[in-house]
Amino acid sequence: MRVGRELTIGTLSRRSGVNIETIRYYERIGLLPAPPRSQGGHRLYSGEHLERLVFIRRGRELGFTLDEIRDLLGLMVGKHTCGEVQTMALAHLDDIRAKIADLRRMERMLAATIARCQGGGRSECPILDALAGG
Amino acid sequence: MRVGRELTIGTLSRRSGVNIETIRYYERIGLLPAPPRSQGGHRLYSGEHLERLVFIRRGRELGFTLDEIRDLLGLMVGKHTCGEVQTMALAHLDDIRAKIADLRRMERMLAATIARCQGGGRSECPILDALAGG
DNA sequence: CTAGGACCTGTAGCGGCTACAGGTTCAAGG
DNA sequence: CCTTGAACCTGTAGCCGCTACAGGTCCTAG
Repeated sequence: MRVGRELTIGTLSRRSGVNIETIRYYERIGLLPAPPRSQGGHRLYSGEHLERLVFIRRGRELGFTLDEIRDLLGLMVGKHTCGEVQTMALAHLDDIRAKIADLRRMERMLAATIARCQGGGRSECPILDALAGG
Repeated sequence: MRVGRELTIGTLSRRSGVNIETIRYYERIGLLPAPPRSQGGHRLYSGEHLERLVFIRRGRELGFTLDEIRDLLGLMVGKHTCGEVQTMALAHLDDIRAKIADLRRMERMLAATIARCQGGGRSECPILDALAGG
């Protein structure tokens, strides 16, 4: 890895914060372009690969699926309409909010059930009862 | 399905609200005991199967994993300690709350990014910039 | 007796990785 | 120059919790 601007997969992994296996996986599914290779067959990445990979990682952190990220990357390359991007992002925001609502419902139900447990110290368990019974 | 108390898998599915394929999957992974069969090989379920399946479904609705549900079912059968059940439920509640916190973070970041988009109507897209750049 | 719905088994696929096994290459130290 | 051993390679299988087939058999109402 002497020098030049080329990065080995290990270096790319460290700089991008994306696991090596995951990088190869992204290549396999066509999300990250296959880089040139050394004579021995090792992958040699450029700064553009790094940028793209960071883009993917940030997208994942925001909860976009890989397919959505693929679309976003497509919009980056062509002349994007900002409106398209915004539409995708808003749809995704709705998804996230729906998931939050689901989890909050779970949280409420579970907390309520557990609370009943603390009230009475009897032998029957209200948590199991709630799951089994009514 | 003439009568008796035995349920075919279709009936069990309707009454439990669990998909037929999923019921067979639960049997395969040992979560729901294999029922007796008709002469022709069709599964014939009892009311206890139905109860157990409803228990599983409720557990899933509360976000427990199948392994956690397996444990809870184990606690139902033996002489359970209510404390054990409560401990599991509380741990699970923590998980749910952590997931909610994650999603809220995503929601905030995404909403903030989208908001910047609405402010300025220029050609560059702040959403893509945020993913790519800094 | 026939039609067609309900059931059967077995296998493969989803998303997004992760974890091997069993090999090759690279770069630094002696 | 040679050896070590870390880093890399390919390919495959596993994780979770289902879901969706394909290609059959069974059951029951008319």
